[in-house]
Amino acid sequence: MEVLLGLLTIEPMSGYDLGLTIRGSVGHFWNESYGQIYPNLKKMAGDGFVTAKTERQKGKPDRRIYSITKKGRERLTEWLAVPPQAEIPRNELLLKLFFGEQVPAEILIGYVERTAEESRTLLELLERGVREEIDKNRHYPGAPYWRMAAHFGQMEMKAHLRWAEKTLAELNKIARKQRKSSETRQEKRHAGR
Amino acid sequence: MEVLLGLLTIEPMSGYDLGLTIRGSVGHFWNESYGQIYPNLKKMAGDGFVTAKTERQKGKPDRRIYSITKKGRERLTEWLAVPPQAEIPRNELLLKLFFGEQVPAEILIGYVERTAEESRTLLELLERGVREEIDKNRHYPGAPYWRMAAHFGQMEMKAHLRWAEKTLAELNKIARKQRKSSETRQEKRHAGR
DNA sequence: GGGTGCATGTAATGGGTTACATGATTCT
DNA sequence: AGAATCATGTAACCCATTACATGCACCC
Repeated sequence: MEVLLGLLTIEPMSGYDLGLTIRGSVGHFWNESYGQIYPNLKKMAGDGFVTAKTERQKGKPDRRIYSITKKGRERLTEWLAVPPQAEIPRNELLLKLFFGEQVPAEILIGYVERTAEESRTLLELLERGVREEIDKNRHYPGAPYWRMAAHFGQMEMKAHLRWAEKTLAELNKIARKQRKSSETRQEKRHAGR
Repeated sequence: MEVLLGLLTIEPMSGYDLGLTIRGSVGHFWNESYGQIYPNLKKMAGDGFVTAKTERQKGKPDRRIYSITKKGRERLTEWLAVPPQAEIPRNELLLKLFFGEQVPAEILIGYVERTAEESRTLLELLERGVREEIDKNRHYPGAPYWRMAAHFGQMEMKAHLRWAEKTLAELNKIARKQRKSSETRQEKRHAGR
């Protein structure tokens, strides 16, 4: 809803462009699907927060270009003045790790390694993004804020990586123990025959 | 859904207890409301994942105590074997910061300070929790995994705190600039009279 | 007397994703 | 020939929170 207004302050865009822009900018901490974008744009046009004009293209389908209105800007600043409420995040990795006792440690090791890799790629992407994307329009007054948001992601990813390292060490210790105890079980079975 | 199964492996509980236990353990990374818990328990009883027996109490309402079945345990380990998929988190603070240009920096400073405070209290809570709650049942085989999950939260909160410090410094710089430019605007207005 | 805790449950409501439909062009 | 990109939109569906209903007991 308000993401759309916010992005339209940068420049008028179509719903399709908004989807792409979201993925390429705020996508790391805020996502909207097209099933959300198009109906919301329509609704906001009805409320007078945005205006739309259709642009013909050859070969390609028509585009509906949306622009934010004065009323829309007011709506945006109103929303910005409301203190953000901390959302309850849902972390499936942590939940599965929490019940990890029920499952061989090797499985958990795979999970942690995978998320570490994801953190690493996202970290690189953010670092590159800050340099390229944001430095490109360094003149834009919003750039410092973009950097702050990106910086948040960088610090978080670094924390995840450090955690993953520590956790992998612990999990490997457990996995070694599990292998050993399964070996002795096998020996006992051998001896029992 | 599966949180309930997981917690029921520790001990049989009522829906009400499950709600309390969730808040006190996995609540930092996974929440379920009662509007979710009660219907799910009923559904899982129908699927044979749990069994229920009613316990009378004097003065207080009856309790329905749920126990996990063998089928339920199988279901849980199956679920644990499915790699967790990274969810798209929604961070309202970052979104508002991203569009921060539209609003005086003082407002953003308040937001960041508030979240820093929240991080600090959660960090303390986690550190205490690890010492007390988890050390209390140190004998329980799940304890190491609980510690890993809690550790994740600790490292993340520390990262948030470091980020908040840096960001507050930057925001204060911007706020000072804004105050200065509003002063000069006032002076000009004076001079113009 | 009124608030709080215990305890279970349902219904309304809202938010969001996924899937589908359409149709031309361009790339492989 | 078939897949992918551009572009908009709707409908079905799922999941989750909130609000409401009930009722006893205990504490201030």
